[in-house]
Amino acid sequence: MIEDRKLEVLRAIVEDYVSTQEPVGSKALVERHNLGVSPATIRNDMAALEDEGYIAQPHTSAGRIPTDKGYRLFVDRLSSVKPLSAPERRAIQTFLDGAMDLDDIVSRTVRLLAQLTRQVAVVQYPSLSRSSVRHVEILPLTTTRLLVVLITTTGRVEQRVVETASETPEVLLGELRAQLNAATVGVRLEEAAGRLTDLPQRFTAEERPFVSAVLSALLESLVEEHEDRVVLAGTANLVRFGPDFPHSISPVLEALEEQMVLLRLLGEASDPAVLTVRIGSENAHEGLAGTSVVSVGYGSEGETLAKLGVLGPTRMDYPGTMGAVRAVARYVGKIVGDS
Amino acid sequence: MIEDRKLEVLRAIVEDYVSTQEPVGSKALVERHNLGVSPATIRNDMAALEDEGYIAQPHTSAGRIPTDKGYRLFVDRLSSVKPLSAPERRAIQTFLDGAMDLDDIVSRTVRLLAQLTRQVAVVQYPSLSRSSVRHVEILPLTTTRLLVVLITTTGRVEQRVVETASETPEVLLGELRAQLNAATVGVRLEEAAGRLTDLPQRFTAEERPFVSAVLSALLESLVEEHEDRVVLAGTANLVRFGPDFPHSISPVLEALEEQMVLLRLLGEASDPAVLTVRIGSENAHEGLAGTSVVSVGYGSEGETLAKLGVLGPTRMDYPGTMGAVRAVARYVGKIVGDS
DNA sequence: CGCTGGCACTCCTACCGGCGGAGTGCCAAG
DNA sequence: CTTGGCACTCCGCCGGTAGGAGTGCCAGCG
Repeated sequence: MIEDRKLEVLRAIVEDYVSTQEPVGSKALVERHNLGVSPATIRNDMAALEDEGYIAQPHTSAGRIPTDKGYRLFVDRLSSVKPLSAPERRAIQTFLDGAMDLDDIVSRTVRLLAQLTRQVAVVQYPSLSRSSVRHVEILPLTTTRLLVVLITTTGRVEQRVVETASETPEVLLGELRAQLNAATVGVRLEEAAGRLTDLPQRFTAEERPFVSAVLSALLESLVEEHEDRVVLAGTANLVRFGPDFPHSISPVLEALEEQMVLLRLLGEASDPAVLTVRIGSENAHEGLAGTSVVSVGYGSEGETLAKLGVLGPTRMDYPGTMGAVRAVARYVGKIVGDS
Repeated sequence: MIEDRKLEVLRAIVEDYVSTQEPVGSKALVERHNLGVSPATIRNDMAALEDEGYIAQPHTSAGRIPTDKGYRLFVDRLSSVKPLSAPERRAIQTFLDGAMDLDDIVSRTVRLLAQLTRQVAVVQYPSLSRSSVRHVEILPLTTTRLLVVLITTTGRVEQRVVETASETPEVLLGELRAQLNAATVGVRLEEAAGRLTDLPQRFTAEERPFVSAVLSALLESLVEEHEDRVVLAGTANLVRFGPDFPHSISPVLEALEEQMVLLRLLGEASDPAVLTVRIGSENAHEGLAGTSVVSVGYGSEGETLAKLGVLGPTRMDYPGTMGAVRAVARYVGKIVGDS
């Protein structure tokens, strides 16, 4: 079937281009892959592929390079996720075991991922939603400033500073602390907010302002799982993105400094449980035109706690990168689930 | 005096090289600066400066560029810190005011500094030593895992996870919590450790393991002011460090990902209160050979809480950068002091 | 003794033209 | 539909050249 061969040609082009970083021509193709046909035939197929927008040539009479559309077809239909090698698996294990602290887990993960893929790794802190409230603390910082601290069963600590109009009476503080803990301790974060709705009614009118100020801070802490922290590593790998340098690296660095951009990069996927690949212009962020993002959610027992991923040039090794991302996500999910 | 003029020539070379990024020759020098002598005279001075190691030529019959030693002399004796312009001062003010959260202050500061200097900014979180203990909390996470939380008057929260051999009795936990708070609340962090030395003796022998485990975690939190967090911004500015690209940018990016390196970069100065400049090879970290660091401590009332600084190419605008760093440090010091 | 103009020399950079190679598109034949 | 052939295009490399910037040295002058 001619259609089949055309796809085969596309796959060959992607693979060769990824490994050589140079436009690939018809002759080189037939030599490196044993397609049973002549260069001329390949040329016809290539012309067709170009018409359909899967490949392009940088200039006339040069080899072809895949377009974003070409990569898309490649990852969708022409490639399978490459499982990691045994030594790689072992590396993951030894590198991630021995981390206890949540911070430690995340920081090890991101460095591991960067090292494994030799690209830029991004890891989002596990969402709070899965965990429940361990303790709520309220402390006066200054006369008109309170610190509200939320501690979760995963050992995570969220804090908020609250401004009050006047000094908060010590008694009220104690009472409020007791009430809050009584209402929320042991409750899942997503449900905890609901348990607090009737709280203001248990206080007098003049106490209400304090109560609601503290309450809103606490609710923020509870709800704000989406404004999660994100860490990254491997920015030094950016230099290998290509020889076309300031043109390409600077906007990427800028984008990487924006928490929001990073979060959207990870977050935009429809189903978090499945490995997503966003290729070049699909990222809809100028400056990230030449980069692809491979991301997936991680968590335990089918529930996604957060996401992690890798950012690299569109001309990346998709099967390998996808394999690494998936493997790391699974392993981290297990670890997070245990603790 | 010929010596005076030689220094003048060195200053001119540094200034011209910094602004043009190109080796500067004798003719261009006399044109741009009105030294009252001829190019030939300058050439003699330049030859002398080169013999003394202050300048060098990339290749024969090219202009001169300053050496690290030349920059050193320049910052020590030939330049004065340039005060910021009025609009710049205003920018600092409007940018930093309106930050309340400590996190917010730090993150705004680092971005501001990066923007102002157009280089890479590094800011260390304020040290804890100045503040005192507000509250200590101990919570069981799992049966054999405790979370120890230290909250300070500056609103900072430190946490540690403690493993215990067996389950901790609820009563002991309450007692320990009470004792810890009684002993430390209101005490400065640096003194708090001292108040805890006799604590284990107040418990029975079988309680001791729990007590000392918790205690050591708490002491870590108290003492570990040096392992402070560091944030940075402006890495995109790295691309302007020079056209000699992978050779120069990659090791710098790697260094910047190492917390330890960053901390040492800021920390190595002798007197934290005074503006320090470390030039090129003075940084004693290969990969940072072509970069200089301008850093200074910040804090309130003469006490240094932490440091901040800027990292840029050795060919940076030292007076301007020093001015910006100093101004930002002063302003942040004020803000941190207020809160 | 220091400054100056002149001069020869070096070395880098940019520019140009030619060449080879890789690759293409097209066509006619199998 | 495939294939070999062929002419054409275009890039990248090479070597040589011209120009320019800058230097070092020297002899003369105040």
